[in-house]
Amino acid sequence: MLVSLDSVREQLENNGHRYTQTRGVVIDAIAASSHGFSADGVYTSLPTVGRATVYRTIKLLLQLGVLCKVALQNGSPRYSMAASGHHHHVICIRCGSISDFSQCNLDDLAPRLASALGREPVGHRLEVYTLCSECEGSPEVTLVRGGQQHA
Amino acid sequence: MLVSLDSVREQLENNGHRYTQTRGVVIDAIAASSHGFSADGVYTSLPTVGRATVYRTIKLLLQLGVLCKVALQNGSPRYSMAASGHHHHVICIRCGSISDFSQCNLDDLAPRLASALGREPVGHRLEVYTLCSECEGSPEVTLVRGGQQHA
DNA sequence: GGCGGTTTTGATACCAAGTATCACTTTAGG
DNA sequence: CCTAAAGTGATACTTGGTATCAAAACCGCC
Repeated sequence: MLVSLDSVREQLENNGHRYTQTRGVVIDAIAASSHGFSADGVYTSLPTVGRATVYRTIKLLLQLGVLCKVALQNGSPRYSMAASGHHHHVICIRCGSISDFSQCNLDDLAPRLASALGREPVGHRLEVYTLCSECEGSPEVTLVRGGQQHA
Repeated sequence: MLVSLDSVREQLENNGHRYTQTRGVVIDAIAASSHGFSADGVYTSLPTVGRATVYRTIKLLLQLGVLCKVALQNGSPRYSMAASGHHHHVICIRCGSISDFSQCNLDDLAPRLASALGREPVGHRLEVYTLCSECEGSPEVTLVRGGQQHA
């Protein structure tokens, strides 16, 4: 687990939210599959937590910048724990696992966009699709709907 | 109107599809708002055409490469006529109008991604959000749900 | 530990975007 | 003009997510 649960708690509490038992359960589940999960996957994996609460918690964590929302190649939404700072996502087209990249030579993307457009971009979205190393060799089509990867 | 309707017809017929009366109606509507429209907007503007047909036609045109599907900043989907060749989209955060860019200095994006990732990307998605020149001065918030821009 | 105000929760209903089904209509071509 | 194939429309369904609202949990205070 790459993300400190305590820091998530701090994020919540520093912004006037409570770290409730229910949120703890949701956040644990999220942290356990931090490299790409679906809201519905979290919901179905947590029979004690209501659907609305799962979606509300995810929305809250998005607003706090704890999570990123990304799109698989087919457009279906996934979430992942956010790296700090500006970054983008590489998404496996087979298993949906998400990794970040930021320290690559795309650092000057934003200014180049600005000069290409003649106006300041207020935001952008860049997602790269590839086959992850684990999926590269495997012949099976294992794209999941639930949001878990690789068992 | 920037897109030849005849070429759309050719695209369809060269791929074993018919250019029916109904498709003609849908394609006319699309061509008339080619810089960003929603499926539902097309549907509600065409009382003679069924919902399923509108979505099916859009899907077909996507498959043929006649249309692109893009996401507004809030994630809601929009379509636009596709420029030929590899390109990306600039989307106004207020009115949702979509323009293309390709001949900018991002041409080397793909190879740079490849070397940054250590593996070949099989695709990517880049969308840039900005305020279009028409929206820049206007104080009104006019973000539409229907998909039309600027009257 | 109990009280009370605020926040959170869960059930439910709803919305948006899109797909599946299937009987019916168009269409192309002989 | 007839027929098979393609396309259409109504409807129901699915996925992803939000609104509502009463009930429950939470937190500070006494």
